This record gives sequence, structure tokens and C-alpha cells, in this order.
Amino acid sequence: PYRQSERVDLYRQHAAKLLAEGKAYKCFCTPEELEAERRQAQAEKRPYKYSRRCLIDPPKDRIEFTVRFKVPGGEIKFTDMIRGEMTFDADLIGDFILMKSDGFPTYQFASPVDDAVMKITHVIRGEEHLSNTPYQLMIVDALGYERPSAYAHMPLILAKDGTKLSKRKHPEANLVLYREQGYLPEAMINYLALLGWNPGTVQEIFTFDELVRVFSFERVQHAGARFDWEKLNWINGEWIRAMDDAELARRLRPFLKQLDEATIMRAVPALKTRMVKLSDAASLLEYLWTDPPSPTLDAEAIERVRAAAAALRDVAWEPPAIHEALMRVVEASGLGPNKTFMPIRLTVTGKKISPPIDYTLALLPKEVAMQRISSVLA
RNA sequence: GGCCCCGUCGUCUAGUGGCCUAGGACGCGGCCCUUUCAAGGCUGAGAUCGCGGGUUCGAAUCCCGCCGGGGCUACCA
Repeated sequence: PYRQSERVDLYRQHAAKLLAEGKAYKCFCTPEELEAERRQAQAEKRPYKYSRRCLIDPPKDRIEFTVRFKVPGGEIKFTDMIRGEMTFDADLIGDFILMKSDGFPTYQFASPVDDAVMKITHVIRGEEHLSNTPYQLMIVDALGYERPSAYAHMPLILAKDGTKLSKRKHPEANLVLYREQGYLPEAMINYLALLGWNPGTVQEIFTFDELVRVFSFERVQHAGARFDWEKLNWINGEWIRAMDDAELARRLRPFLKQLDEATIMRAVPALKTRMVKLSDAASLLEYLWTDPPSPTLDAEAIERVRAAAAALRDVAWEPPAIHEALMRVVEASGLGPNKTFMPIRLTVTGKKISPPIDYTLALLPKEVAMQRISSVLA
């Protein structure tokens, strides 16, 4: 079982062992009493450590208790793969709680027990756990287990405000969000790898396999790194542009439920350089399933559309043929291409921004396109 | 408060005593390309290397102090 809630017996057994060996003891103090101790210490400007009153003189008339670890004191040393030799003074650490009064373990206890029982060799986690390591090491030692062979504490990913990412305050901590918006897993891995680590070369785009090959703990940063959406966006765009059309079409499917596969496939080349994330495709192609409002065009614009409509009537409905026909209209007009293209774009999509006009038209069934065009000519 | 970690362009970073008048990337500005928007190409601005003292012929790089930020310090994980 991997859930802590399904392994409570395991923690209870380990706690019982420590209790039996006198390496832990029951504490009957109430939260209020502990709070009072803490305030007292603060008032006297002395660092707080649990008083050990329940070790020295436990009350007889109480039943609810927690299990506290009897901190042996002394120096705790270990090697961190990123930061080197670490030494902590355990005399500064008060007896901490292993089992809560509800019978569940604290993280500080469950974590080292899990690591030992699961035979974890490398403990790689965020820097917020650096100061927790001595706590956990003391437990591993007290339990008589072998210590994990290596620890590595990675720099924190910080929010824009410079504090540790938290689910409450920072939406970017929520992984589901990225999938929903169409950030590619490849891009996420790529970006996250670059946050707090660098290869020592100018390469920025990495596949997972490449990362496995070049990653090294020696090159990971010691300072926290701020999460930067802009850079993620760029990397995601790079991955989108580099992806082959069929694969991109496949990934686009959940974001373009209104369209059939063939249409998505035909749209891909036009979409590719215009998306920062997959969800961007929807607004670009919205006109395919939603009739745009009819635009207000001046007389000249209407003339341009009229000329285009005539030229398109007998044309094969593919981007090259459409392009050719439209360019003839543009040349005949003696005006810039935009004078013709923009009014068409506006009538067909309702927007000033769209893929190139030949693609924009070709993606729409010819009848629908021609109907939208003729509606402004009436 | 105590303990721990950290401090180079706005951001991610290169840099381990001279190659640094501090390099790259994202973002930002300009130009080019152009059918709008992107993409692409070129180009520019942007960091007195947190501050102050040392050491040294020479320091972003070594030492000390200070300041600043973050983390841990819970019957959260």
C-alpha cells in the first residue's frame, strides 16, 4: 500500500517499538498547554523546546496522548548531493511528535519509516526539507535502519512574489492547469528542468532522454528560482513548432471537439506558428463552427469583396488555388493585398486576426465561405 | 526570536583570481520579411556582479562583517 492512510499499522508498530525501547514516550499535554509553553519561551526570548514534562512527570489522569520522540541530541551530519556536508545541532531540536492523538503519524515520522521500509536509496526533494532531514535521520537511526545512501535538496520553485509556490496562493502550483491549457508534457519537463539547473551549454530545448543523459547534481543551483510563464510559453511554442503535423493534430483533438479529424489535420500547418499553447487553437478556428456577426464595411471594401467573390466562384477549394485567384484580384485592383484580404477576413471570421486568408477560406466548406461573403454584398 | 539555505540584467542563468569594457536565453524596443496575426532573420537597450571592509600586482570569483530574501521551527505535508 502506498497511501499513508492504508499503512497506519506500520507506523503504529514502529512507534510501539520506539516506545518499548524508551526512545519515545507518551505525551499527554493539551494543545493549550503547549501553546502556553511556547508563549512563555517567547516572552523570555529563549528558543522554544518542549519541556519534557510528560517524560519527567506524566499526569496519571489523562487518556488522550501523542507519541513524542526523545531527541538524543548531539550532532547530526549528512552529505547533500547539492550542498555538500551538512551539520545540524540536535541539542536545539525539541522532542517532536511522531504519532498524533488521532492515531495517525506526522509527516516527520511517516516519511523516514516509508523510506526505510521501501528501501529508498536516493531522497531527492525540495529545499524546504533540508532542515527536516536531521529529524528524519534521528528516527532512522533510532529504528536501527540503514540511512538512505544519498540526499539531494533541490532549490525551490518560487512564485512571482518570491515565496515558495503554494496551492492556495499560486495557481501555477496546480499541474492540472497546464494540461487543461495545452502545455505539452515535453515542454513542462523541459522548462522545469531548466529552473534551477543548466547544462553548461547554450542548449535550451531538451527531450526527456537528453535530460537523463546530461543532468547532473553538480550543476543544480543553490538558490530558488522564480517561475516564469513567459519562458514556459516560449518553450511550449518551440515544442509545438517542432512537432510533426499528424502528432500535433492528435494532441489538438481535445481542444477542438467541434471539428473532425480531417479538418484539424488541414488546419495544423496554419496553426503551428500561431499557438503558444494548444488551447489557443480554439479562438483561431472558432469561425469554423460559429457564424460571425456581419461586419460593417465601407463601399470600397465591399467592392473588393465583390471582386474576390467573382474570382473565387469557380476556383478549386485549396489554399494554392485560392491564393492564385485572390492575387489576380489584388493585382487588378492596383491596391495593396490587405485592402482585399482584410474585408474578406472580417466577413468570414469576424476577426481582424486569422491565419493567412487562403487557409482561412479553404478550411471552411466552400458553400459556407461563399455564403458568408455574399451576405455582405446584398 | 532560534537554526539552515541563498544573493550576477525584469526573469532563468554562464562565470570557480587575469580570456569580463560580465556571455547566453526569455521578455522588451527597432529594422527586415510580410496578407492580418504569428513564426523567422538582423539589431538595440538592459547587471557599477546586494552593501562595506579586507587579501592580492589583479576579485563577480578568496576571507570577514552587515543588509536583504527564502525555508524550517505545528498533534500540515
